[in-house]
Amino acid sequence: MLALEFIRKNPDLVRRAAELKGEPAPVDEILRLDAVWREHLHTAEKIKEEQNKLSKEFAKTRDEALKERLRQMADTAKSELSVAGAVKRELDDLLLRVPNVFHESVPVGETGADNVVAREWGDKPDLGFAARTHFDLGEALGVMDFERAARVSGARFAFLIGEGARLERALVQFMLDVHTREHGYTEVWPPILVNSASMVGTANLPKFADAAFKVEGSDLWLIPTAEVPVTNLHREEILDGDRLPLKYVAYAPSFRTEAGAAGKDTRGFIRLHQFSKVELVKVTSAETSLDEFEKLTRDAEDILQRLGLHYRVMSMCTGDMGFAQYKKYDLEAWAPGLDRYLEVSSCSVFNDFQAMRANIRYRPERGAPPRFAHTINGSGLALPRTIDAIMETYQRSDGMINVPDVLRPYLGGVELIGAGPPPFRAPPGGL
RNA sequence: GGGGAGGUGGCUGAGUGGCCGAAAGCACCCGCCUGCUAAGCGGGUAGGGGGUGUAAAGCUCCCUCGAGGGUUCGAAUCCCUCCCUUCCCGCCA
Repeated sequence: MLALEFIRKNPDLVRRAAELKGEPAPVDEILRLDAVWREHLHTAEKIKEEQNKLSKEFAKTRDEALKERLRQMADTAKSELSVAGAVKRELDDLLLRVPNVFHESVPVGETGADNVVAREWGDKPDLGFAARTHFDLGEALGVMDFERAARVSGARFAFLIGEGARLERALVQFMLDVHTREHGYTEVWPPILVNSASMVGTANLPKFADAAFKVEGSDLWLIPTAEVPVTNLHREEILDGDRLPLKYVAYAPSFRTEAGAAGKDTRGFIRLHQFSKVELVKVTSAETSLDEFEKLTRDAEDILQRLGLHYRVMSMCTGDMGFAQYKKYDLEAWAPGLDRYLEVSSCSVFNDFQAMRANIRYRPERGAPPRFAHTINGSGLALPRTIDAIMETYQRSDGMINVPDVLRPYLGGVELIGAGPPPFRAPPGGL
């Protein structure tokens, strides 16, 4: 969230940022409630001040007339405070609905078409034959199964089978190893269910409740990303400044309702209700956050480079970057079969927007007052689309798939997917 | 799920109605002392918010002892609800 004081002092800036992000921002209502809240609070505090003084006097004198007056003062103070509290709750709720401002380097624009290519790596591969899609290849090889997944769970679910499942596991191990051993991240295995306060902390609530799955009958949500539990790891804490930046990497499944995405990317292993992701999270200071953000993005890119996948880095425009982000890059890997780029990572810096919600602070030095931390996160990487890009990039004309060199040790030396016997036969007559 | 104990500052922990935003210890900071180090001596160190300052500082007030209510002139302390931790029993991968 933005600080109330910041909105008081920069209402026009906040309004303009929201407008460029295409988000509503109840700035006027906030300023109005702020004035009302402070008025009642001030009244209540003045009464309390007097009451506290007289109450001490009463302790000595035991004057019954004074007691009666104090009783009335307590009543008045309580009712004023209760009005102030109600207004403040309304105010706080509105504050949670004001979008973050953005960095000056963010391109101004409305849709994905206005995003800017920041850089590219590698080239589109020349396969020498007509590229097939990952779902075509995957089903033919028996390593992906969408029909059975639909029967077991529904649309937007998938089975990975045999070498497909093993490829996913290998990728997770590979990514975790690179990030922990070479990029200096600490591995975290987080809870997959989190409470509402945590969802508010990362700004998934209150605005985006319909994007996540809620557990019936309890205050728990299936995480839409490991960003939620890992960022909230330090909720309500004051960290030592000299411990920053904290760098975490977490593998976890992510769950999304994909509400509003009906009909989009319905085909293939692309937009699922459940998917795996290796997530990078940093908690750092204001001075270092933009630099750490760039480094985190490079850490995610490093995985794509080692896998030998052509990709580009998109600098997201104001209208496409999201409610909470201060700046955001998407990493898009090339998928030759689909003949388009797939978003395999989204890297964002939030400044203190999340930290204020989650109350994550740090002390710059001993004795100094605490300051809100800055949070950063990015996928490093999301599994399904990385698998898609690998399958489509490394496919052979016979429909089998070469395993990228760096993954071979993680697949027990397997160099070619599809060379062995298929995992199982389709039942007679199909499904 | 049932029963017991408990949640106090960066940490340990005392505090059962006003002298308590809080003893003591640890840690840390400043100063003194001191060949060096250690020890010793003195002082300091919670968070949030309002008002007043152009701002910083300062001054001042209010709130906060897990959270929310209640009793009371007055609550860390008494009562209720909830959350969490821990122990015993039950169940269980």
